[in-house]
Amino acid sequence: MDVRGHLDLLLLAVLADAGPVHGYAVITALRDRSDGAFDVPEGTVYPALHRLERAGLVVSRWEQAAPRRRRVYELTREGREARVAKQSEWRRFVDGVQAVLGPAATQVPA
Amino acid sequence: MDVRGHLDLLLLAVLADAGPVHGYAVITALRDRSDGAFDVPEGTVYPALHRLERAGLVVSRWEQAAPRRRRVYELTREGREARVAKQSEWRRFVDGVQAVLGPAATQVPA
DNA sequence: TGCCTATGCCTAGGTTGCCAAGGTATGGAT
DNA sequence: ATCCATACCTTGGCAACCTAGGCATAGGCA
Repeated sequence: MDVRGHLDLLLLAVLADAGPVHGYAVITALRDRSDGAFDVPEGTVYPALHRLERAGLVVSRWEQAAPRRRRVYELTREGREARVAKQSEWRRFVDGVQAVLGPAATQVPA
Repeated sequence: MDVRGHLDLLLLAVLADAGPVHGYAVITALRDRSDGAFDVPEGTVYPALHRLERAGLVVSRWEQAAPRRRRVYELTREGREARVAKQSEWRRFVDGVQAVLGPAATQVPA
């Protein structure tokens, strides 16, 4: 499934919960946490992380000690704030769609 | 708020509930039903309706009797099926995002 | 030893969806 | 007479995303 304009929120959420994480681990985390629903290709995630860094929402550093060279990303303060903001926006978005779909489409989360 | 790749579902849902409807009324219905959240511009909706018609999900006819000339849209059988399918997809999408965001982000609909 | 897979990073290019910005025309209210 | 709401439409562009590649190392296996 594609991420439909909500990729930034997903990335920020993973980075917020998992702490400093490298790109490849973000991909596997998204796949695992979503039970396979979000199998986001590398060509989507890496440019997105670069975008977030240019926007000042994350910072990255190279980790040399690891078994392999890795670029590790971490949220900035702005990134944490953006995460909160985007999550509110997500909530409003879902509410809006639910409202259009009608009460019959409402779900109760498990 | 923009519709983030779920415009077709929203249009199909409005057409399914409201019966034969013209484009401008679709726009006002989306705005009203979503309590103002989805104020979708005409330049988005009209091409989208044409797309749905080319895809065979809706049919249109001109209504001459109305106070003004209007093109009225209606779902086809394929359109109704697509609505059901896209609604399931929407549900899976929401579940996926909620799973990534974590249990703390879960909401109970009103 | 050689090979294959998983890990881990990256970019170029094309497609698509959506929106901004414009245009046209009529009906009703002031 | 003028303005706003209604009602339709298209062109052009941007941003996001994916496809399709390329590069490199580590570890398992034959």
